[in-house]
Amino acid sequence: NNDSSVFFVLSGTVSVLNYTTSGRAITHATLCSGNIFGEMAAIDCGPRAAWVLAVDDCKLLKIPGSVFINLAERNHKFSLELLRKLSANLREANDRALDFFSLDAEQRACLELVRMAKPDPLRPNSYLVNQMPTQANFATLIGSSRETVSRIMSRLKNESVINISARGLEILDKKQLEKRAFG
Amino acid sequence: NNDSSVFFVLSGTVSVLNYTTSGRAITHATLCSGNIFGEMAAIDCGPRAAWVLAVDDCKLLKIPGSVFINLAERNHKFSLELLRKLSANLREANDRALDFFSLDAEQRACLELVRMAKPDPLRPNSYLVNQMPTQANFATLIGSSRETVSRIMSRLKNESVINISARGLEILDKKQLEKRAFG
DNA sequence: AAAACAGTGTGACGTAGATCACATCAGTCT
DNA sequence: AGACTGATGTGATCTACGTCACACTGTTTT
Repeated sequence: NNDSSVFFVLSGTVSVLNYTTSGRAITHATLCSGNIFGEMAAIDCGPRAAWVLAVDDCKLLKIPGSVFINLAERNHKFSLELLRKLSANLREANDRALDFFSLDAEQRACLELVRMAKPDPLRPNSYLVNQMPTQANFATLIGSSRETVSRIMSRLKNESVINISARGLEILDKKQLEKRAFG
Repeated sequence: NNDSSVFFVLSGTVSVLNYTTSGRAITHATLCSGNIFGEMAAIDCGPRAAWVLAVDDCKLLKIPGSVFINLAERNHKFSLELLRKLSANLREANDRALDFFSLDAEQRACLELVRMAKPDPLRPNSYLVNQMPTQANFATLIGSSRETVSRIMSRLKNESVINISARGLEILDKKQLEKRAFG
């Protein structure tokens, strides 16, 4: 744990999360291939502040912290890129913190769905979440409980905002979803 | 607002905060002299994500974003220092997010008090918060309401954990305060 | 096919804490 | 002194949501 390696996700997906004292999980980020994690510990030599779980089969590249820092010191482009990345992460973290205060569970759920939505390759003007996590995992994304997520999804289904099919979660009414996410 | 200047706090103190749609404020950070803000927008050219309020009389140095970025590109030490700062901010933001989930209002209040506490220059082994904000402002720090803060403070006073005097907020029993902040 | 298990739906219940609505105090302005 | 303002203390309500409990489904294991 005194190791300050940085990891590069070559393939697969990992989740960065924490556990509360009562055992509930809070997911900070989900990283797919091309992203890195562990850079904070390398930069400030601080302790590891989160857990990282492999969501599926992953290939990771482990880079010693010192090598990483050297790279940042030598290479302007690299360090600037790194700054941009950290900056983006920080922005996101602050946004999330704000969301937790201003929005209720349904609003956060709708917001998260909107974020996860990708245009449907088959049907134009339609969106879907092809890799919808389980409700329990979704709950950790929005800081809620499995049961609450279940109730919200039921409601959204009843009111024809979303639909669950073999293809994943289809978003029938994106406008409505966005409307529910905010005031 | 399309201006990407970075500001350096020369003297005084500013608060970085956001408002929820319902009008409540959430304070992200309190910056005293020596700190900077606005660097995120300069780095990623993104929009300003927070408001900054002067807590008291301040002197600020305004640095054009381009100058700031140039400095980061040229100067290794500077960019590394910047990385460290962003990294620390990110760490803090994540910690805060986690606190909001795992801890209740009293725990967050106690934690915040412990963070604000400084050793009492007069009495050894004693701590105090010499510039205690109003309860309303304190509430925005811990993401709670003024009334709840009032009730918590009353309780802490009754149970001789803290004491309010002309010198500020005295922490009578730091151990107890820390104990209340966690499990 | 039985059993075991993971994911989900839904009722019942308890509670932290936001909100509303006052009362009580300093200060300070005229 | 009276009036006004800003900071507090404290009761009474109301509600979102976490938790417990259990039923139901589909899938994998033996």
